[in-house]
Amino acid sequence: MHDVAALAGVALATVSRVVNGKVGVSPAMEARVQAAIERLDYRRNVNASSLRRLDRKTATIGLVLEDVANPFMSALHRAVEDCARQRGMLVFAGSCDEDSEREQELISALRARRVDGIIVVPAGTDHSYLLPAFRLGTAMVFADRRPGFLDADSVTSDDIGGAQAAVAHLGARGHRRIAYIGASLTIVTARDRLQGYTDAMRRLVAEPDPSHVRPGLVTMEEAEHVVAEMLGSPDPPTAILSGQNYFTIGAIKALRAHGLQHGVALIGFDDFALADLLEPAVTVVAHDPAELGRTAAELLFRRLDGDASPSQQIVSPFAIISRGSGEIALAAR
Amino acid sequence: MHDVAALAGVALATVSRVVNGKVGVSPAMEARVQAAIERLDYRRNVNASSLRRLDRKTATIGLVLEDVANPFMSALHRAVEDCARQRGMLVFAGSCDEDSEREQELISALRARRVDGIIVVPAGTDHSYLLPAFRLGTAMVFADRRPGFLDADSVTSDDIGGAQAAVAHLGARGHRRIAYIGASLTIVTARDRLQGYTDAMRRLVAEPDPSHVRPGLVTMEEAEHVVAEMLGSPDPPTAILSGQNYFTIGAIKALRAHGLQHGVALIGFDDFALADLLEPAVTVVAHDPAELGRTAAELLFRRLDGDASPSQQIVSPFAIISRGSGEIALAAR
DNA sequence: AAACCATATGGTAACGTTATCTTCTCTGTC
DNA sequence: GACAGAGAAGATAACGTTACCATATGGTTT
Repeated sequence: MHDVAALAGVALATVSRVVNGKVGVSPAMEARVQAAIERLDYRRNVNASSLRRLDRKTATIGLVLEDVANPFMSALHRAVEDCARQRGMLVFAGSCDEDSEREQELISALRARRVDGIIVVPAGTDHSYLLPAFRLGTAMVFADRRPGFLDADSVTSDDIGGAQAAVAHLGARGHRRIAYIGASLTIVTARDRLQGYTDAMRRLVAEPDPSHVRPGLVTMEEAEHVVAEMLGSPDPPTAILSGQNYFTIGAIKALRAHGLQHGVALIGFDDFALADLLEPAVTVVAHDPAELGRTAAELLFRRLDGDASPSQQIVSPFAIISRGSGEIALAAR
Repeated sequence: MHDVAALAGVALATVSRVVNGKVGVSPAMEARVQAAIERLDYRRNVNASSLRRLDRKTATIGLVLEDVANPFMSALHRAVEDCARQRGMLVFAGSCDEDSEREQELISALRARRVDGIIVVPAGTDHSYLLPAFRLGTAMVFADRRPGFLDADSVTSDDIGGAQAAVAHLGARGHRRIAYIGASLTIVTARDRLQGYTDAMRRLVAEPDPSHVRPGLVTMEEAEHVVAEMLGSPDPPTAILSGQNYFTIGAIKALRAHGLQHGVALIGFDDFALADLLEPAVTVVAHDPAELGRTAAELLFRRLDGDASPSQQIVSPFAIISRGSGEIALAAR
């Protein structure tokens, strides 16, 4: 900036005015400064600028995901990016792999860079550690999963309702022995899905067989192994509800290995690419990650614009997409 | 920091020393300052710090992708993130959707935030506009695609070799009428793949039928439509080489619509999830996006550590993963 | 012609840090 | 007991900006 001012023969303040498009600069002067800016390939230092500016905004937001490479998360990421772009903001992205310590590290690193706001798909269950950050004015929105022990904005999916609907869907096709496989119960979505499953089973179907209820899974391979085990047991399930996209794939592999992909019904949580091209095509309880991301971003930006109303908990609806695997009826004996 | 100093009853400089783990602070003093830091939930402002520090590093890198939600790109993203994390760096991610103007905007925004380095999957063909940035010392590494008109580090895949090998693979199974579908030739990878295809066709198979060579595609739907058109023509191809993962899916849909998924051979560029679960399973020319990302990040960090040796062009090898669709032999007439 | 105003530009302090210089307080040595 | 030297802490300028105040210029009003 100093060099630009020298080259144009003006004061620093004038360059600043031109850079920020302020009124009260004569056209001749503006042209002169612009020429110098272009000649030197000058670009204002946003960090220094935000340091000095009264609003202290960095035009930067942070996004904490479970894994940037998970398709559900990256679709959410893209939606957030598009909203951010409209406002000229850049997005920091990070993965925490269901590790709450990593979640804290990431949020800490984002705060150290003075991001204007943070959208987080939380890994941990206790977010009271964010209370000071909140009071210091960092805007924060929780996406896909509610925060724990913290009153904050959130945009989540109706997981309980989705699981209930899936069980009802299977029950209506005659299934009584419906299994559930899902992630660790430290994840609130997994807890909700299990709860919806259990509720609906008791209400509409039958008390679930404990050996058919397997939360706490982590990898696709684990899911495959667990389903294989169930299928090999004396009283195998006739239908499976999978609580996560990767586990759905694992279940499909196990079913195929047993030649049962057309014999056992399957509904998976979260849609995934090519679900419609598999044989049978996979029925899913779908949540729209892009909508989740967009809504979270809009909520965040409203806060950045000064909205200080009470925290909002938005729950977006689910849809069961019937493709075949979930419509396999119980075989008559 | 001012508040911390006041609470601990010390000078700013001492707080700075503690925050930066500098030697020459008595243990008692350090404990006192740490206590104040924790009580106030103080976090040093990395932006202000980098402004003042002599190295002027922000511990931040930028990553410009085609689309953060494309699985190939997000796998690369994750690998970059993991490398960055080891060094305590945060990653800005952005999508440019094959739009070179957006590429320039993104890089400009990253530079304005004084990122230490940028990894870019370029959309444009002319990168001479980056020359000033280069001279001003922004480290930059091109990933997946070479830069145009700029001497810079790059980590790319052997696209020509991959396409040649794929054609040879199909030719060895008797195919003579092999089609190619791919992206716009403004993308260097698409250009290379087409060149490899053309070379190998002429050398090993036969002069390609012009109506079977269709670069310039953008969407999956377009690919599906183009393949459907070819299959309905009087002289349809007996094998297809697809230059991109989305186009491969489009081709599969068209083949299925014609009931030809077991009659026409198909090899796709870039591996994708569930390729092994489709029927037939899909043979691909695979490049490892994670390795691409890791190598690019390592190269970038070496530059940040002061390596000023001539620019490197790393080409990573490909692998043909035979799964079935590429091994369909020409039917005897 | 004096007074006033609006508009354009310049000068400077401050944002939250760190590098560097300075000051102070102990040691230990002869 | 005087003095050097090491070690710990404080004081302060500067990083690249912008907010704010001061000043200059030219034109209008009375």
